[in-house]
Amino acid sequence: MIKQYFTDGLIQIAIILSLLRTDLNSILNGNLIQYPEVQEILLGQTAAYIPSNIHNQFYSSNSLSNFVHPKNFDNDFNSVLFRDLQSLSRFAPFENTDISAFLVDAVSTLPSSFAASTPQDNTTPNINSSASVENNGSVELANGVTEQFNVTDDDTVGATALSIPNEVASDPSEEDLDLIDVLWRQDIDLGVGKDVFDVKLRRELERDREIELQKKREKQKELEILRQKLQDEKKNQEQLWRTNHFTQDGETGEWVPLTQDNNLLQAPEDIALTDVLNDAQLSHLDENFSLQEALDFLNQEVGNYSLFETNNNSILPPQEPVAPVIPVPQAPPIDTSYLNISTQPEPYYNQNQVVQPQNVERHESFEDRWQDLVTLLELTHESQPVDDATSMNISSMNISSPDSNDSVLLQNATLPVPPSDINLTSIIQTATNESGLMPPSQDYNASIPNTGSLTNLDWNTESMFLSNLSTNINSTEVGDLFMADEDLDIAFTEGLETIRMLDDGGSDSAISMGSASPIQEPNDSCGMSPYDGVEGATGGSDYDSPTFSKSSKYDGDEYHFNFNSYGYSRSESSPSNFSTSSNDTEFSRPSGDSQHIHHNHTYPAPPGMQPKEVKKYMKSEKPKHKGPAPKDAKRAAELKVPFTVEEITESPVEEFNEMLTKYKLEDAQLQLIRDIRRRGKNKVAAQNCRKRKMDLVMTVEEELTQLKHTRDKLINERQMIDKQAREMKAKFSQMYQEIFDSLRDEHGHPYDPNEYSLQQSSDGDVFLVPRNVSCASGNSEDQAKINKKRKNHKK
DNA sequence: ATTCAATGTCATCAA
DNA sequence: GCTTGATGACATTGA
Repeated sequence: MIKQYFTDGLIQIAIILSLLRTDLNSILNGNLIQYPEVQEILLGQTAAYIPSNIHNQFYSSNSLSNFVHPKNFDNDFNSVLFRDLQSLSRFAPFENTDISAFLVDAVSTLPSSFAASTPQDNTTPNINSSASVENNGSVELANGVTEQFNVTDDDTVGATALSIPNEVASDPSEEDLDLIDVLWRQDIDLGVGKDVFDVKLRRELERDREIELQKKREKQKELEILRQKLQDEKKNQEQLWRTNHFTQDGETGEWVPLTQDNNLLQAPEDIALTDVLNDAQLSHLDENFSLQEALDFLNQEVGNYSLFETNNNSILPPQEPVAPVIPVPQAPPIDTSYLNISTQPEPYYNQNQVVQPQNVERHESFEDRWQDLVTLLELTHESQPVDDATSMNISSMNISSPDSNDSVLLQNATLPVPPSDINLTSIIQTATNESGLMPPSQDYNASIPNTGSLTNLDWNTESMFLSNLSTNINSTEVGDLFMADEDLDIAFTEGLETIRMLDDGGSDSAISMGSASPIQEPNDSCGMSPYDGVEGATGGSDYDSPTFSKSSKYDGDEYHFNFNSYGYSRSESSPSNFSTSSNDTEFSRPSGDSQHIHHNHTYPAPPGMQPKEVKKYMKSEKPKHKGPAPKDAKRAAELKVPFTVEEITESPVEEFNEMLTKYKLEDAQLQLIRDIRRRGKNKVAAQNCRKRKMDLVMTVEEELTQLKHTRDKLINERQMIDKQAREMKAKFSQMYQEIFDSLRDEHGHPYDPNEYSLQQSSDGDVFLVPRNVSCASGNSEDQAKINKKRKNHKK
């Protein structure tokens, strides 16, 4: 009698198990089970109750604080923005949840200890407060093969326990074993391995998997190191070749070819393209990314360039008349034998087992290169309509192809996607539309070892999406495209505010604007140090106003100065470097050409400068002569000062003092000389100061723009995640209801949902727990009230 | 005549 | 104490 009773119970449990294990995909349409919480509920690996993993992971201060620009000059200012951004992460997808069954505060010790308890172990302590498990107090489902119960005398007290450990506690009959086997086979047919039911076995498998993963990680690290070495070698070869075939102009920094062989020369754009391609190859050796794919990609993306592959794998735009550019040596063909290092895809990769965290490093370099390419091509795809989802999608797919290891898109292409899965394309499109580009994503499922037993979880769909949330933050370079007008206004307003703040900042704002900024400037002129004009220029600055050259309207004076430039040329050793044509050459040159020449003679135009502004700067080719500098010259002449203004101004202290001692000067003369010197110095200082301020303003505005863009993206992504969370909750409710409705007590009556609830531990065990004690913590009185019921399943 | 951007100058502080 | 650089404030200049 009892045996029959337990057999029935076992059947019911197994059926419920089957329901739980196999129906999820269809019930959830496959798209909701990708959340870690759901995963862990299903797999029972870790605590499923950790709230909102997603947001902790992607919206925590880690990701955002890492984004803080090191060049940040005003923490308060940006902290406001960051608070604003971070506030977006404060949403809880499970608030006001009406599902009480799945979010059990599971104590990890519960399943094992409980399941391992012997039938005699009636004194097993209450381990799980929420589940209020008593050995004979509740029904444990799953993870078991054999029955282990402890029947109390009174069934009305609900004293039936179904604890099913993997250790055989009692001898099952042949009949039972057959039944169990049948059920197993059923589950295995449905994709459930035996290990699912065996805690020990499962943990052993997990351990094995961890060890395996560890090995793979180490292997990957070695590969990464090797790749880095090869990159360095490549650079060295490049440099060596360059130095062998070219000589660098010490003054301009330009590379001048030693030979007239023009075939060796290549436009800078070509170099950049080649670089990008080489880098793409280099960065993704193990992803079967061929050069042809890169070419295809570039051909699709770059309409302006008709690319073809040359013998040495370089890319040239032959059909376009290349603008006269300063030749830049092309790197020799690099030994690409290393490309064979791992042309095979990593086994784990396609198996969706794990993705190494080292992707981050690799993806940075490629992302930089990619952004270089984007900048180089002037973001041609930015001109595409934002709402052109199809084209953008294609674009992003293409873009991601060179980076298949990092790109989830390509990876997804190899993965089984549940037929009724989440709308992948919509996510892709959305994410693409968000970013314009699909940046290489750090795969997310590295932390989620797939047991591979239950479902073909298409984790990457979600990880792609979620990882984009984080990585996009670092690739907001294309942000302006998607910025709403109102945000632009806001940005502008706040930019003005920033300026005001800067002005109010006092003299403490003397912040080096050097090349510390990782932000890629659209124009390299801003990438240089603002002091470059002072330290490295050879004169000819736009600011060299008092040149007193022939063109000067003060030329009529009797003064001709040897020191024609005292603008930015502080180096007294090269006074003859002054060139009135410097301005001409600089300003008449197309601005784009200066990109490859990190040698700026000019007062750099702000990167975002409009043509009108450039024109303004160009207008000032002829230095204006404002202020009393000529007056100084006149007055110096009147006082018969034996020095020129520029001699006075430019000379270093020692020389200046020597000058003064050489001549016997009157006090008036000395005073004038000192004034001239002070004014001259201060004039340059003021120029530098203004230049720095302008740079600072521009930088801040760019940062602001990027932050705005990031904020917008986060808002959109939050909305999407909210929506998905709502959908998931609804699905859970539905699933819960179905399961609960299918349960019957020993009398065949359904359970009252007001009195009972389903709860699941982290180990996957499902408990039917009376509600009134479900929240009690070890209260023996409450525990006594627990009605142990068996689950019946009539479906 | 007015406005505005660019530039120069002065005063002040800090190194 | 002097020099120099930085910078806010104001003045000047020219379009």
